[in-house]
Amino acid sequence: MEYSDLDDAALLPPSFYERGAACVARALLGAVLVSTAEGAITAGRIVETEAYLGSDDPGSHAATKGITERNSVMYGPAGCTYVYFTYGAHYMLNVVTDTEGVAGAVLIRALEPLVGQETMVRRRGRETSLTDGPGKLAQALGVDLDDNGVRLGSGRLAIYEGTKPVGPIERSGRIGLSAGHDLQLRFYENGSKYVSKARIGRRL
DNA sequence: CAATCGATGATCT
DNA sequence: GATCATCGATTGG
Repeated sequence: MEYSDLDDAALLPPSFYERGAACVARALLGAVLVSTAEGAITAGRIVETEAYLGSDDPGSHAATKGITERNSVMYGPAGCTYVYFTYGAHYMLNVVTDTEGVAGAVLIRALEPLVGQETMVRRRGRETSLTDGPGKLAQALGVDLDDNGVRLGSGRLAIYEGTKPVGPIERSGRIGLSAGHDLQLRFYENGSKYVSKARIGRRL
């Protein structure tokens, strides 16, 4: 048996993502995100996520009626990545959920570094706080717009079945939104020191 | 510690 | 022209 066979066996199947975003967000805690960008392997255990829904969710990029160039990936098939650039500086990594035609995505907000920490340090330009925030982990894993709309496992990114979360899974409002922050769609592994130190509730 | 602020550019109105 | 699913530096207690 080859290593690639083992990898395929542990790769989360498309059916995993063909559910509601909140369900997938919770289920992704403990899974392992792997990047092979620039020929270097970096990986981490997912410890924090947020779900983004369709037109009913005012905080989602799919809140406005209709498909735009940016949000179109959210309406596409489940198990693809949705990457976008914001604040003039940061890439955000999401995974598309729900069936094709229904908008939904899960933002990966924090990882526990497992592999390639030296590469992460080089990309981040610092020794600490490598992956405890969405912009940080994207930089640490070398994620950019080339990864947008790509099927997980077919490009530079893949997500593998992981361990069960060590601590209890907690739920809270989403961070950094001006709308839809009241929905309890943030999930995190309580007790993990790799969860983002968020400015919680900074807006009303 | 906590609170505040500027950077910086794509996207949408 | 305004907004932004952020981050790091700086300021103040």
